[in-house]
Amino acid sequence: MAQTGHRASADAASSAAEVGEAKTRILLAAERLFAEHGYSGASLRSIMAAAEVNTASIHYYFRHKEGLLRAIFEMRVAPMNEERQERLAAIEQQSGDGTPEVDAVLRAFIEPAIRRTRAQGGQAFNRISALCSVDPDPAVRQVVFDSYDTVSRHFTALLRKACPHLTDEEFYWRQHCIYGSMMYMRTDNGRVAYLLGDRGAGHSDTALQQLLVFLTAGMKAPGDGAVAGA
Amino acid sequence: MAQTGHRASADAASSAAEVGEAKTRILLAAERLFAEHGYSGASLRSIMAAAEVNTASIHYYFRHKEGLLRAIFEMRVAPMNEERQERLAAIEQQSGDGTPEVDAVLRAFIEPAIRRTRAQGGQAFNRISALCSVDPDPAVRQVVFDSYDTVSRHFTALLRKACPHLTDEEFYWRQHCIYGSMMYMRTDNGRVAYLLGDRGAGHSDTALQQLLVFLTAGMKAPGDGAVAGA
DNA sequence: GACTGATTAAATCAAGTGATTGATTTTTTC
DNA sequence: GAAAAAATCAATCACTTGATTTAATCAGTC
Repeated sequence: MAQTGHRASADAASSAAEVGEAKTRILLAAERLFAEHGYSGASLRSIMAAAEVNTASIHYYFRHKEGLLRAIFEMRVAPMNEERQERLAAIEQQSGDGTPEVDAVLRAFIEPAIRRTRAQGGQAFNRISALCSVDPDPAVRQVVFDSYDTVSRHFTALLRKACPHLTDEEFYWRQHCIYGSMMYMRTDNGRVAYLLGDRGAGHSDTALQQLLVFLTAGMKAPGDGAVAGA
Repeated sequence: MAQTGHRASADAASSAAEVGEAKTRILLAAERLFAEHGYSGASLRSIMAAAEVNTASIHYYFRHKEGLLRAIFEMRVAPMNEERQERLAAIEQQSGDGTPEVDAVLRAFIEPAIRRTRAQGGQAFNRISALCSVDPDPAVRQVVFDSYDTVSRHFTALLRKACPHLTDEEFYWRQHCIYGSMMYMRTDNGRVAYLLGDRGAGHSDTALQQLLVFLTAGMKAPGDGAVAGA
């Protein structure tokens, strides 16, 4: 009776049903393992084992491995995109034809992402997102791309309007810094922590706060004014 | 006669000898393929094929795949570390007990890396370094770590001295931004370029320049002063 | 109580992985 | 020019990968 394992109808199924059906179990297990070992590093077999389902189930529900990844992204990104869009739209409306505030735009884009770190599975997905955004496999990056593209363009456009002091080229490179900073913070495998000793432990609001301060200052820094046409 | 291929003693060997011996050929081919497909994404077979050597050669010269990666890092990082150390030491000596300039410290650390993008194979290695620094496999990250650790600690210590206005926690998180920005810029798979259209084409000094401006402003931004003990 | 469509199970495929072997060739050294 | 060392070769090992196939099971409905 105390045995877990096959014939999962009474015991295992009940505790599993709390989490969800097989499909949900797969999604959650995959999310955890992708976060831990990366997309290519986590095999379907390991995922199936963790989800306690048969090897064929994944192809039944998601067709292929990439479909599984896509499903994870859709599950997590959709609500975040909604929040981002709302906040960006609010800023847009508020600023009208004027130049919006840099830090407001940044916060509208970043906060919804970092905040979700605390949600159930949020930390795992944050890491997946970060890892996949620099994955060497174009197909993987495409998944990230498809998920974020629309809102990212909105964000970029608004941020551009908030930075009239920069040329396009300057703006371009500084955006690298934004994405890089976000990406690195979401990845976090403890390298910086090591270099500094264990003084930087309190992952929480401070991370978001410092990220925003840093990026705002970086974007607000005056440009050469002599680089390109503007 | 015009055939390339096996029995590589006359033709192929001569043109290969210009590049170097088999060992060097392997290193260069591996560097290119690691940069393109990542460490785990590039198989030894594909590397061997590109280097036109036998499958066993790699184990003969480098023992295992990780040994090959290590060799690449040693080949590229050693001279860069030397330059970084010299420049950091120069700043240290110059500033004495006072607080060094933030942008000088940053430049001493970053310029030697970015500059090498233009050198032979530099672009490839830059990408390898960036990818491996966030690789999910701890063994891969360890290679990066071992290569950069000593100098990174030196850099961190000096930068810390240049930022007395920050608490440890603030400094910690802002360092994330530095590494992230560098990492993302060195990775570059064209995501930002797409979002902005093709206006940001001129990869060159502007990248370094904007990176430095951005990071300097970010580090110099005042801290709360109310976060931790300082 | 059989039928139907959805789900799960077990077994297996073809391809690719890093690594190793033992023999052979090439180069060096005396 | 023989002995020793360095380098190269073809063949293969044991294993993992994503994907597929075929058969069994289950619910719900008429």
